[in-house]
Amino acid sequence: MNLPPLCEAFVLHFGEMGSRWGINRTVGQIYAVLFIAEHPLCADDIVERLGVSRSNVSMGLKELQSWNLVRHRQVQGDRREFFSTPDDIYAIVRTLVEERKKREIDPTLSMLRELLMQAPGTPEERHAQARLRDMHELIELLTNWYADVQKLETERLIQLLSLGSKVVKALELKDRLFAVPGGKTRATGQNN
Amino acid sequence: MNLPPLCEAFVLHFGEMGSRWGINRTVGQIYAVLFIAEHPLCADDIVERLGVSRSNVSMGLKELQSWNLVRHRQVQGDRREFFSTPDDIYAIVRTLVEERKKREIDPTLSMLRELLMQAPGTPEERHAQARLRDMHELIELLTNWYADVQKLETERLIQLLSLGSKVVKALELKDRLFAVPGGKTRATGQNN
DNA sequence: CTGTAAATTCAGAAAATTCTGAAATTTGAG
DNA sequence: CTCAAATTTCAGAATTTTCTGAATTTACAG
Repeated sequence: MNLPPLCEAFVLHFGEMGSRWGINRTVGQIYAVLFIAEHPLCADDIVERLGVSRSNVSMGLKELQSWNLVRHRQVQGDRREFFSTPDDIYAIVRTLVEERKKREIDPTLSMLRELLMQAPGTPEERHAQARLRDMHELIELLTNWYADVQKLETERLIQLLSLGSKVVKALELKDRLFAVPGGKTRATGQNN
Repeated sequence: MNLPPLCEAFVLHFGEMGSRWGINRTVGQIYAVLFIAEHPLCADDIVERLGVSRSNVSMGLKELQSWNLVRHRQVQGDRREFFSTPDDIYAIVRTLVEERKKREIDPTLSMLRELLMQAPGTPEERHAQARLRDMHELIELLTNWYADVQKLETERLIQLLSLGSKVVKALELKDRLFAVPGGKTRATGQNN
């Protein structure tokens, strides 16, 4: 690996983590190299830095592009393609979540819905469906939360996340202020 | 695989998803079988249902136990061990997040902090550090949010998630109500 | 203690994934 | 069109991961 020590340490760790998340180590390393690069890199730059074969880099980049995680650009008067990652790390995370949702969460929700439609033939299946219903409900809660929160501009999103659970107190306060005598107001999805 | 069709479909899908998340397919299937089971199962029950070797099940259960994802129990007058998953799916997700954080996020944060302490030797390293700083900041934001929100009781957590981005509006309202003439109040971590 | 059922370990087999080099294809300048 | 640089493809090699059966260990009833 032909990188300054600091970069190498990051690239190695990132590759390792990638492989724990179902991403091939080399693909993770390619991403890491692009992420910390000062300028867009061409495939041969990556070959040089990681010391893997050209074809491996080609396949890795193809994979990363299919995830929308890297962009390629033509440089005027140069036939090569140059690759880079977005500067905005929030944009990167949004893409990552979006793609994983599309590939993993959505098919899982379909599967769960389909199995929940079936008439259970045995008590065993009936019980399994009850568990699947719990799982479906939880995944829906989380994906709906994400779908909603994902619409916020980054600055707002940061504000919201920074608050953490403090919003609960803020909402309690708000509820108290707007409490209608004779009618309970609760912090639910029905609220404004 | 010796399971009713509905259960088999779920177990297969779950194993498949597991393998996309860095979990061995069979371990995912073992978990799925336990998750939908009506009663705790012993290792041989799992062997029978999945049609894999006894030793494979033994290793898979060990793995799941190291993740705190299954519990085992002795049945009076029976030498075998019986395994199950918690009934509360929220508890399951909390464990899952906790364990992944411990194994993946925490080491990544350490790595980032360590590399950010180093004096950059080249402009290339200096730029890499800037990127690492962004990544560190984002991961801290997310983990702090989780650390905070994770303390809430499940019911409160559900309320919070159900609200989604609506809290932002609620907070704007609150801010407006408490706006001190002559001083701007913003919805940041400094609040409340 | 003895015998037996259950659980674990682990070396090697089997399977799956990743990687490479050679060949084929694409691209664009001249 | 021609040529050469860049890129992609893909069959098989290399590597890694997963799985199994046999041997070992553990646990406990009698």
